[in-house]
Amino acid sequence: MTASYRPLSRKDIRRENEKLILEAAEKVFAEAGFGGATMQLIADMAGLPKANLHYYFPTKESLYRQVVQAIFLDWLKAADIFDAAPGPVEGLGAYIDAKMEISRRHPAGSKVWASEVMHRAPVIQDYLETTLMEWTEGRMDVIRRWIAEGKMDPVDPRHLLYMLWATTQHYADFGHQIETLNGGRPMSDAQWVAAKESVKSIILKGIGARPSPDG
Amino acid sequence: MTASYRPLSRKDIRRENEKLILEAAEKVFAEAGFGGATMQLIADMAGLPKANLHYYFPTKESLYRQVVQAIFLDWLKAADIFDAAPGPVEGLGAYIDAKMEISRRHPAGSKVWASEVMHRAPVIQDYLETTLMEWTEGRMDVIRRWIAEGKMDPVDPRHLLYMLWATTQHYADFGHQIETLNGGRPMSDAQWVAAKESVKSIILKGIGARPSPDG
DNA sequence: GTCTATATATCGATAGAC
DNA sequence: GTCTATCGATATATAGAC
Repeated sequence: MTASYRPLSRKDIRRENEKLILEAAEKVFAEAGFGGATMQLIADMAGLPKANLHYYFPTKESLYRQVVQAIFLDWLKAADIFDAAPGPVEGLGAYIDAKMEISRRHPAGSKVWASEVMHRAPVIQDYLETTLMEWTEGRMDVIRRWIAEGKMDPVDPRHLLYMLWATTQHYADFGHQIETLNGGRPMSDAQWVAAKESVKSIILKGIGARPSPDG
Repeated sequence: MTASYRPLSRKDIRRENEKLILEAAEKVFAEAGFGGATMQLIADMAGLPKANLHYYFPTKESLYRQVVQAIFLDWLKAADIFDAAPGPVEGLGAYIDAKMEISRRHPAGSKVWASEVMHRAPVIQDYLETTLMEWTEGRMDVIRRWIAEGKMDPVDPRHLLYMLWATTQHYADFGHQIETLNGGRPMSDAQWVAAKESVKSIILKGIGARPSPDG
């Protein structure tokens, strides 16, 4: 493999350092909360002097805001699968799988979001009122359509969505409790498979989801 | 009504002030997290000078620990209903009702617990490893017995418990998000009834719970 | 048991040399 | 773009008069 040794441009340096800082910040904010996190700890974890953080992100809050925004966008993307599906078995099943996988691979992000919402969303309230509201209304329409088409029981679509969010995110947000109850060991691959199957099985049966005719 | 005007003893004063402080602390810790909470804010909310907090609770952490302990004991008590029930319809139904009612009446406590667990339980890890572990094992045994008796499908009892916790506590921990998606209005009485019914209906049907013969 | 004043530590943020 | 030194604000915690 031949690599080009073009020196890093200012833009490259900026992008790389911002990435380092954002990754470290997500972990620290998840572990300690906004108030408990310190710029010093984030700097240490990113391997940079504290002053450099303020060079790239003017304030602690602006850094935090970018962390939360990134998480929110990831979640919205993971839900595209919802609309294209022919029915609840495929749509909700794939959505549960996708959200469980985020909880497994990206637990810190889920925790930062949970903490932000628990504290009454001081930084991203505007996202709740606009993007999340519109997304939720759209997905409730999809569920209502499935109900009208006889593909599932007439459940309240709002509380079904809450149950999906709660159940899948629980494996990230309460991962430490789950690990403790698992004898102090992280969930194994097989246990994650069992968790996904349990969640999908109970919820899909609970809403009377019927497989699509051409499934 | 005749009241006895015995002057308050030192013990009475202590009990009353500790109660004032603990109630204020629970709210402040829930709203701001441990790191974001300040002794000054707790003192203001309790109507006492800040120095008095340190008279009753030597450190911020000792005050926080008592808040978390109180919540944990409340939750354990709310689950007594589990064992006496003849089957999952009565037992899990009543447990869901009880936990939803706690989420409604006592949301701050649920948030403090969630925050503590999300931050890897720095203060109450011993409770997770002893009391919660034993409680969980006992309740899984109950569920296994119901399965053996043919009263419900052979679901994984551990993931069923996680689903119960996640779904019910979501209405407290993410109450702000739910309120925002409800047009900025808190859930009405009727909406709480609908939420409880949705959760019970989906989960009980999802695990194939069959009513007891003499129910 | 109460309260004002203050000690001590630490945080976010910045100045300024390199 | 980097880094040391430091400012100013604010936090926990305590001392000591009442």
